[in-house]
Amino acid sequence: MPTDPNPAFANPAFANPAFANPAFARHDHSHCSHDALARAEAISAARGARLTPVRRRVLELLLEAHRAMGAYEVLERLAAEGFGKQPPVAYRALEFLVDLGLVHRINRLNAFAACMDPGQSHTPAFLICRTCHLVAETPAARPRAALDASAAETGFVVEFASFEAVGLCPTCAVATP
Amino acid sequence: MPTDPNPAFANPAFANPAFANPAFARHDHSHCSHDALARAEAISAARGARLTPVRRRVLELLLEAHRAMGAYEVLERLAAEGFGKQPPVAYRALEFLVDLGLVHRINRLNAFAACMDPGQSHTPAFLICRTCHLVAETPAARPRAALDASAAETGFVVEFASFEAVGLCPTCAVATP
DNA sequence: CAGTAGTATGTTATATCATAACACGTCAAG
DNA sequence: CTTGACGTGTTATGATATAACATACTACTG
Repeated sequence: MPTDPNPAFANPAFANPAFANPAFARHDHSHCSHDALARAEAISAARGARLTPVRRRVLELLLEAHRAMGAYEVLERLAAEGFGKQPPVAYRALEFLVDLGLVHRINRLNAFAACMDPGQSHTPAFLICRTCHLVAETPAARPRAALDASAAETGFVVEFASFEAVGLCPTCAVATP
Repeated sequence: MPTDPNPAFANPAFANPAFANPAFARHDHSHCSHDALARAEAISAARGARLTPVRRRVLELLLEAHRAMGAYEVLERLAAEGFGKQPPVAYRALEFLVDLGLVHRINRLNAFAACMDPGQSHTPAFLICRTCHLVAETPAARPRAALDASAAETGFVVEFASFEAVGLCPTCAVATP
């Protein structure tokens, strides 16, 4: 079993089964990465798109990080691994992955996070821990429905909505006042 | 009665009383600007803060625009009116107004929009028209409650949430397929 | 298998958004 | 009338993002 490079997961609170969200539960990243990559391949194929080495590697990086990463941070890693060194290399791969729904852009952070459940037609909400910076997705179907209703009262038609919450993850809520 | 410089309001659909949201209803901006400025003065005073000329002017600009403006766009206007010409001039005024809740930052747009209802403890959602770029606020208490509930299931404590929707405003929904 | 159209990757250069650090001015409190 | 807090302005730089173009890969077509 590979060791987990993310020190946040060393916190024993992650072992608590009460924390149902997989992103907050201690777990072996290699499993979720592997599964997500398999789904990514399938989704790409289904769309006639190619999950090339750069693109695949960017997705892997984000899956492993379990947090949002800036484009330039992604780029650094790519450059270190022999890919291109210029911003468009990272931005293009990220754009591709976002278009396929494999990665989400977190506007508040000007950063990108891997989608943990691609393929499902989901309206995700992002839960951003202000302490450890982990980013989790949570279903936003009901917030979305409520927003649609509120908007409809004014005649506005919502086509896309983003939900970004900042707060404390289970672990940090225990440790932080 | 001053003429309305925003061509979007020339559309007859704005006269339709069914469109309850004041931002989408045709109206005289000078009224809402005047009221909002009065409230802004009161809020500043109550906080022991000073609504200086630059700050006041930035708020006016945003109130009149009824849409989100980038910091550099605000800066241009300020410079043209004899205020400072460098970015911090605009960013500082905007930060001040955001801190007081008089202006909101729209992350998706890297831009700022005047709050139409400051002082109320409100969780606003932003409705951004992808065609005419008007930005309206709509109450987000229920989306927020739904999000809090969803987050709570995973043990996450939401401290701040932003809701940004892109779609079509009543006018553009009529005109656009 | 050669030609070619479309797609992908890489580059340079530049645009856009944002803040750090410092100088000077104003003004109320002591 | 000094002093300290705050506000405004500056220069300089950092951080994020895209335009435009050259080269190379892939897959289709004849």
